[in-house]
Amino acid sequence: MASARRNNDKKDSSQSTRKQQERSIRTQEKLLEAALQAFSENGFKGTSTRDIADRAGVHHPLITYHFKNKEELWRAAADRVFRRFNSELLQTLEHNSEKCAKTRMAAMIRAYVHYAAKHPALHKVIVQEASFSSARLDWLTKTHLRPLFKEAVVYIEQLQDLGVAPQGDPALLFNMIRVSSGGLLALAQEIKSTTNVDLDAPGAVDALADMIISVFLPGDMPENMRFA
Amino acid sequence: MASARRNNDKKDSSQSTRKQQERSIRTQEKLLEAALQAFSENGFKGTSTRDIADRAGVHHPLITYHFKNKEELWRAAADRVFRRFNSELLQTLEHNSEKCAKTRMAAMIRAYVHYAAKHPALHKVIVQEASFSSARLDWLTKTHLRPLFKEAVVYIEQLQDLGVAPQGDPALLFNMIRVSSGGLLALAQEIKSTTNVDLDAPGAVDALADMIISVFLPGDMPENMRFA
DNA sequence: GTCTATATTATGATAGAC
DNA sequence: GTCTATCATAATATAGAC
Repeated sequence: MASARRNNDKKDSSQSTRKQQERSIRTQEKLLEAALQAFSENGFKGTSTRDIADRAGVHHPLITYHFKNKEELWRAAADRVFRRFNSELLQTLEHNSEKCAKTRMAAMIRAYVHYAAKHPALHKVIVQEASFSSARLDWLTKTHLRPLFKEAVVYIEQLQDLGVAPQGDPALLFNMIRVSSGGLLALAQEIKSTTNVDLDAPGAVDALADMIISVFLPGDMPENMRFA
Repeated sequence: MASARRNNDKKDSSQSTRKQQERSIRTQEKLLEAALQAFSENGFKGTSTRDIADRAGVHHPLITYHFKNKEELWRAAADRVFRRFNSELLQTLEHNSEKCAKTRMAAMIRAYVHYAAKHPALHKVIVQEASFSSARLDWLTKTHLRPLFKEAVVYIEQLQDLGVAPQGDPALLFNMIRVSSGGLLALAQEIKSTTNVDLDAPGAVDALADMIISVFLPGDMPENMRFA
């Protein structure tokens, strides 16, 4: 019986190899998903690798096998969300390349709010790491945050020049928009029980996006530039 | 020599008792301060009682002695900041009772921003607990957050009726103001390294307060109500 | 009121069987 | 690629000396 598998060695081994690779990838996916969730809830120190393994439904030594250690797992999990978030934003930018500056920024805010609603961990992992200097925060800042924010601030500046966004330090304004989106959605559960605002309700996320847009982009575009 | 202290038993014992009480209180203060700091940085699970004791410069069994356990220490530490914050807000409210609604709200925002700048833990402990339901979050919500927020939303609503604040769900608007203040200041370190906004610089906190006021309270009070 | 010593459990990481 | 067993360390909490 065992020899039956041995007989067709080559074919069988390549098949089982592929199956193993598929399983390996799925295990990694499950671990990354569970890790992001756990780290966002309890921070790096507060999260045990056993907890992550339990959430993923795998045995904890597999973390060492697939990711070497806790630190590398954190990095891989963070990298994954921020990459996906980035490509989502880029897509939105491309889809709105023909639109006017205000419409384009409004679309970006909408995309951000929707992503943050679906993945509150995006903001939470930052908060978890932002209280003290660490190699993790440095990496996150350099790899994902700074490039993204730098670009965003340029857009804000343009909108201020056009009279669409309120005056003042554009970087400060950007951060206000950012925390009003991601920071607020990270508190969804608390907000529901303190102020009865249910951000899980249908349309609630859009209402938040509308509000952010009306507050932070109150002005109209100059007439000659309303080309969309 | 030892008998010299014994001779004046009553007086000596009452003196040393008071001294001991004073020391006890100072120990508790140090522990509460250290606990708030540690919990805000690493969350409840991520904080060890040894870490707290080390920060406070006391031996860790003293936590059990003074606060029974980690959970009670958390509660005492959280209760302390939120009580102080509350009385600070009440004071601001009293000092501005004669002013018009917009001026009063502006003063409240300024007070909040300054408090959050000095005590970023105020917002951080909420974020740390808000990701999952816990007895701690329930207690925090019921004891401090809900009463405070409920009152705040009423003020916002009035300002919306007066045309000073933007339209939309007042509770949502309140939460936007809240995260733009406390949530943004909790990220001060990250913001400094991502967007070069140094909120520790002199005047920076006032600039933030001004910006929040101009964005969230853009309208003027009706002429007949500008009594201040 | 404070300290040392310790019981008990949880954690990160690894070794080695399968 | 996965599992069990295990080691060293660190955690919460307590007991008992001072």
